[in-house]
Amino acid sequence: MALIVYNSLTRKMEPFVPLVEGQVHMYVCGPTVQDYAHIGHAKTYISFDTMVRYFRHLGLQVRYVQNITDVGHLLDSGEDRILRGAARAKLEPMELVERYMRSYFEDMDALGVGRPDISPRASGHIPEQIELTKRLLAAGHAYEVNGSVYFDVRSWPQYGKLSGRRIEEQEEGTRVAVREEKHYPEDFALWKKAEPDHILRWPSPWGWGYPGWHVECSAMAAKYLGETFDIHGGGIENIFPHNECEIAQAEAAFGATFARYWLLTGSLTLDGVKMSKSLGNFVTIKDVLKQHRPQAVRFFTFSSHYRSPVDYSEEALVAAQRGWERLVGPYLTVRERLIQAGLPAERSRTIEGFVDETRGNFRTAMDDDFNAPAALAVLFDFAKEVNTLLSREAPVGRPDLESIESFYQELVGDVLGLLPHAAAGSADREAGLIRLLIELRAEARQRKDWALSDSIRDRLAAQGVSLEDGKDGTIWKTA
RNA sequence: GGCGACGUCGCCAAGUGGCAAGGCAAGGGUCUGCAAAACCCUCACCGUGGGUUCAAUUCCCACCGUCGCCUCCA
Repeated sequence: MALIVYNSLTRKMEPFVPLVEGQVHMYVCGPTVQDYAHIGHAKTYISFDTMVRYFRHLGLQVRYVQNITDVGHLLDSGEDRILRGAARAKLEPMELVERYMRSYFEDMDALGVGRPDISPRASGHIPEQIELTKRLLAAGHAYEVNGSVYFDVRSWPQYGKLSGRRIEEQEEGTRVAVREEKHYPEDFALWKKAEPDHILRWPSPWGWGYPGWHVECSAMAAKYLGETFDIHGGGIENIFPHNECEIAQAEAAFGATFARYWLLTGSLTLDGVKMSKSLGNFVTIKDVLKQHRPQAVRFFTFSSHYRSPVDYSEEALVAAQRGWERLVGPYLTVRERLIQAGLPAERSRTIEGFVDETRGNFRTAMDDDFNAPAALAVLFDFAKEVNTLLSREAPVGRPDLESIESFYQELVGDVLGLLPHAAAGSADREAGLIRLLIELRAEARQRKDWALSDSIRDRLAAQGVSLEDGKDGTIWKTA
């Protein structure tokens, strides 16, 4: 395994060596399902999806767990985000959660983000969270006050090891509003007592209440991946306090290393400012997909490294769309060529060699902390070579076309998820009809009936199908 | 105020101690009935000032600027 990753825990590039050879256990912080997912979520989850795809490409077995936060996420006012949303929409809290969770999966499906192997919900793991809290109490790392339980940060000297913060430094901070019942400002809630109007509540050894936000990740990761597992992912903005608290809880409770590698993605900004709930400046995935194809969003994500901050703009997405078209162009052409009969049957040594070389370069790029932009550059070089090859006089043989096609399917398709979805069912019929029109147009062109041939092309264009005439016939593409 | 990241062509962006990938845009050309696509050519000395070195965009220091976190957020 030549894969190197940047581990935020050690702040170094490190060879990635799974705990169990051949297996990757990976946990990524999922969304709080209280609103529609935005383009920042898209960046994060496309990035991790691509890591999973790449691991599988390398032949590793992956268990990918991503939680759904549907309880416990409080506003600074002390209000529960889910409850507030539900009250506003006049819905049951779980009705609200269900709505946005479905919407989230819809969006991810549309973006070609593979479903996690397990999508545990916080509300479905209350006993596990209570159990973890009990352990921490027993170990002396937590205390109970008035039916709430807090983690005792001062009992855990390693608190701050991920984010590089020393708790003493925070004391000068202007804003930490000391909650009366906490022993220390940095202590955080493991379990909160439910006030009378708080209807999301469960019974516990400390009375009716609900779990704090951070516990769910520690409890669920441990349950499905073990007390020690390989990768913990998430957005960099959650490094403190969320990720820091996760580590503290889990390691204090289990006495074992929590995640071994921390891979955190850079934030996405909109016009230079981070998109966030509180600022209300967010663009939803659904809105973006009304204007752009999902592959353009993925391409946009890959155009910078996953750890870099990225600024989103309409122009950037248009550029991504163009780039994507260029990248995928040769594949579409090759696919059309393969339909034709009478292709030469010879195999060319040089093409085989070039395909293998490119695959190697692609892996070198991805092995370097999933350097997708560098991987794209490799693929662009390949695309250019293929284009040159296809525009030569001598027709390319079937075996060569097939190896180009499968190269694309393997890397551009399976790993990066950038190929158009395969035609199936009624799409086959549509393709047949378009080819029929192309044939009729070819006959018109033979007769130099430019009026008819241009009319066919224009009217297809109006339907979102563009035609490109080449040496060996006409290629069609959909918008 | 504290912690962290970053500043590379008009825009996006990779990268290395030894003369800087790729994409978008732009200009010129080839091909084409036209168009589109494709192909060829052109297009940067890497924020500023010091230092280390035979040699720095790449290492160190300072400064300027941008962004993230420290409060909910992927």
